[in-house]
Amino acid sequence: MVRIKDIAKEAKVSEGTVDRVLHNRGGVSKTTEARIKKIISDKKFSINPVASALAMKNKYTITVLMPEFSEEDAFWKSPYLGILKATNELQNLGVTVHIIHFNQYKAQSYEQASQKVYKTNPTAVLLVPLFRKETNQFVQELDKLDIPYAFLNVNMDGFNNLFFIGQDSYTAGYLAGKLSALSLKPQSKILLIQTRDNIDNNTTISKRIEGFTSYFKDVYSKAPSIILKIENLDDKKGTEQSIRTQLSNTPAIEGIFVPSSRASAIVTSLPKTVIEKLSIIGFDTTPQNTQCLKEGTIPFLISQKTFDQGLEAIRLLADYLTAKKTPVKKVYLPIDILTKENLAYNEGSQYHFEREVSLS
Amino acid sequence: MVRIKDIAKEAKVSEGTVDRVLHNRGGVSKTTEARIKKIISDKKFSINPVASALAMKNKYTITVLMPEFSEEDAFWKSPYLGILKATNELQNLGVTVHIIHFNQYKAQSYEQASQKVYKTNPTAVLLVPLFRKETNQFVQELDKLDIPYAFLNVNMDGFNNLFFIGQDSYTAGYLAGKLSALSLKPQSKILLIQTRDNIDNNTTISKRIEGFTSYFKDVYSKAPSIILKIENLDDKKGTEQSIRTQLSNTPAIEGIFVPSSRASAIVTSLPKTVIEKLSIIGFDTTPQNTQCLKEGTIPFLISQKTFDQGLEAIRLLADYLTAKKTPVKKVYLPIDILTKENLAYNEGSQYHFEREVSLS
DNA sequence: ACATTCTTCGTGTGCGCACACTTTTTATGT
DNA sequence: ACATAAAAAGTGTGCGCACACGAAGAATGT
Repeated sequence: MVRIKDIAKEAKVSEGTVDRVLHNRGGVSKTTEARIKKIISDKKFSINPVASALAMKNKYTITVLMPEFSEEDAFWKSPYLGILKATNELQNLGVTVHIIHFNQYKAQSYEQASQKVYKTNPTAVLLVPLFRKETNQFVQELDKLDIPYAFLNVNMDGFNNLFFIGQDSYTAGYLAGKLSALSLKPQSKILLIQTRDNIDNNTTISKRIEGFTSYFKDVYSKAPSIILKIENLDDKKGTEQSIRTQLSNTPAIEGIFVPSSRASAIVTSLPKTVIEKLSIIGFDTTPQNTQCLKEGTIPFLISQKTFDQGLEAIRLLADYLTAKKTPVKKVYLPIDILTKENLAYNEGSQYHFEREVSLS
Repeated sequence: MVRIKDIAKEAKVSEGTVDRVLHNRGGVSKTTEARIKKIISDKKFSINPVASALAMKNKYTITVLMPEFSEEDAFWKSPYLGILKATNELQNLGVTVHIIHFNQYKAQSYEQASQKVYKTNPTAVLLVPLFRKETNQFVQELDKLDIPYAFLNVNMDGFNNLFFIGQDSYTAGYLAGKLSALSLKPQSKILLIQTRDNIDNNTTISKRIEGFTSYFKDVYSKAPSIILKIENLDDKKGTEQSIRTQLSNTPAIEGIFVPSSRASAIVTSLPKTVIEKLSIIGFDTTPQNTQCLKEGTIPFLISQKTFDQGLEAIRLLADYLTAKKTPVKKVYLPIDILTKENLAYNEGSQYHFEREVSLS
């Protein structure tokens, strides 16, 4: 192990001088700086993050800007837990994490929350960029202040973000197409459920749809699906009505594709006798969805591994801050296929962590 | 943050005394020990692993006993890389990792390697217990020396191991049954390939077979499969011969289940025209298997996530040693379903790590 | 009564680094 | 030539913990 002391002795300077070049503090003549830098790279020295963390005591602050969650709308709970786990791991390494929530349906809430970020004096920011215009503004300020930032779960191109971590939605949709086709006859039709908020601003969902239809184009050279627009999935009566109409219009429909995380809403809107004849494919392991998986009303779910998204995002940012490790630009986590059988094992790490924190 | 100093002040003793009870060094009267312990749990104090690591400088040594690997037989490369990644993470935390390889087909090699373990003076041991008798002997000595140990990938009951990390083979087999059934007609038959070394000592494979047949019993109330014993899968001519005979004897066979990691050997033994009509399900992402997945000759593979097994195993052991966090007895990693579409993303973390280490 | 051993506890140093403070060296102005 | 400022480099302290060492008191033996 090479220490600062060793570098200093070799360069015939004091440890303080080596420290100055390591942190670009200035006040070192060009000649000695060059000499020290050469020795550092020759000896492959790198700062011992453990000793560094001990000496600095909370130098780094990561602030997270993400949607809030509730019992009924629990999608963002899972990344939150992942972030919490990473926070626990890193608290001794001098990394503090602040979390600021916003209402995912209101751009104004997002904007207000983003203003609170500054008050935490962040060294780096992790955010879910749900609104383009507001993100643009926020991120410009971050760029100006030289605060690095990364995108979680939702990607948005054209920014100077350190990385994006999430899923390749197109491929996930493509895979959903394959899974649908698997349990259906070639001539079957599939109903694609679109809700209002899918249509414009949510790129994740539109890319899933794109991938889904591409699969059928690639394999069967045809569009497989009939698109049904449903305004409000929480209105069970209306939902049932719409779907029943569609089913009687087109008897060839044997499957339903739900590109959002609300597949369970379809299941609970329809009577069992109808559901039994349909193969429903959806996304994400919300409690309601996993319940359907267990009951057998949904054969497959595709998971985004949002717990790991949160966990890894913070780990990567911390690595970047403490050890100057630059991550890859796009971190795509596995596209998990969940069934009744493998469900229990897929959420293992989140489950264990939840137990752990609830005990204390 | 609570420090030893704070505990000491509260208990009106010196830091040294607190240190003694923290490490069970003895030499503390029962009354003060109880008092200190109470304060520790009241204030929820736990040792700062960062400061601890700095002060101790390589106190912990984890020795790994695992099979060697080669280009052709690369199964154990992936857990090896996972272990390496964990080693990199932990080197500054005072944890050193030694790896000792053995020939997985020779009990004697295993025994010899296990003897070498002692020379590394391990604080904890991670091993792949492939041979029962030899494991029994080895582990008895570890128990005597009070060295904790954990099992990787292969489980063996009846021992005092800290934990087992791997896959629930029964459920993985069960899921394989479901996936097979999915692409087959109900009346189809499936060929189950058994090789010699599957038969007796390999519990992983026999449990997979058990789960597989259970699925068909549960759903169709019948045994689905015809068992074919093949001595040597590397003998392509012989393999082809055996399978062809079986196929003409039982034309209803439309699928092949390979409970080992050698599914690709079946694919390469048979001509394309034969393969096309068969649905082959296998395990593990060896380079040969993933190649078949990409080509489309195998529709599904079930992954054990061996990279994560190695990575998590070392992390858990290190957590146990440095922070006294006792892990759960059985750590089951996700049972991943791999297809052509999601393959690329499933091996992401291993891929990135491999690139990283090859650059330096 | 005193020496000896054992039990119980306090003290001091260093791990590698960050950073404030101080000192020495060099450049600049008159 | 000298004073002064600016640049360059050295010194010291503390982060929280582990562990060796030593000190004080109690128990035991002669």
